[in-house]
Amino acid sequence: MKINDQEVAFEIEGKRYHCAMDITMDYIGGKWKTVVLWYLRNDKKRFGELRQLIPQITERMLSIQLKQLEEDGLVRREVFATKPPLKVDYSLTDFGRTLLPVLEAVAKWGRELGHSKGELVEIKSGLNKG
Amino acid sequence: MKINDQEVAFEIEGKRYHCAMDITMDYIGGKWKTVVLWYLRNDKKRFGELRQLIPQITERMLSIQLKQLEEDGLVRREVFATKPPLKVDYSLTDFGRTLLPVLEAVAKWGRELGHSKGELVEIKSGLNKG
DNA sequence: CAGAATCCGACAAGATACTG
DNA sequence: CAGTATCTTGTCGGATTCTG
Repeated sequence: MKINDQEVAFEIEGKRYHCAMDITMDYIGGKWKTVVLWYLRNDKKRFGELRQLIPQITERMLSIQLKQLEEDGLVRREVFATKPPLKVDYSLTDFGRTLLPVLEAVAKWGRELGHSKGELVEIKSGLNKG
Repeated sequence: MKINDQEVAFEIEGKRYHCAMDITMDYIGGKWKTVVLWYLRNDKKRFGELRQLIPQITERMLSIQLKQLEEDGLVRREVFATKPPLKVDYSLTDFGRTLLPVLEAVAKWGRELGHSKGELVEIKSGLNKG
């Protein structure tokens, strides 16, 4: 990366990265993005479906993550304004699909660690909202 | 993940995770861990070597990352107390090596995006310390 | 050489309440 | 149904200084 007095970097849409890991982690880093992308890997999902699939996420965080994923071109948002009850679908774009091998590797590693070292725990919760 | 009123989670060494992505990202998440692991993928490196390989990182952050990676069992720290000038080697453990497929996937995706969308930029810097 | 200690700002993320 | 708005807390990471 360093050539004498000069360093080399990549710029993608105004953002500067210093190596390949950097780039990828900027797209999928953080606590939620991989999880959201994972649940979109097969088919489109609605906002409420994602909420139920990821009980720990708040509406606020889900909203923010989806918006960022959309801005990054990984996720497509489709609105069907039927009546007052809105219908919004989220799905992976083709660009988002290029991430699938990465997501699969990440999921596989976690899954295997969970099986070898993890203990299964059950959490009772009367309703989702404690 | 949700079964009626109950949620299921994994516990690994006291930490609770709700899905596989969650587990992996806890180990390699953040701005630096993937980069550090990446530079250790082939051979052991000394603290100063890593600093030079990752010019953007501060000593503080490198120190913190290495300590966490060691606590997580991904990296091994070897000290050779020769004289006042310490010599410390960092290398991947066998457990750390299990991450290599993940790291390779992450690196590959970033590399390809860099090639297709990125612009190469050169950054002049008289010394590393601006 | 290889860190540790301290301080601090920025942002990530949680809790709660409200809306078109 | 699919979000916003507001407030608060927590953590990440940068800058600087010091040490065995």
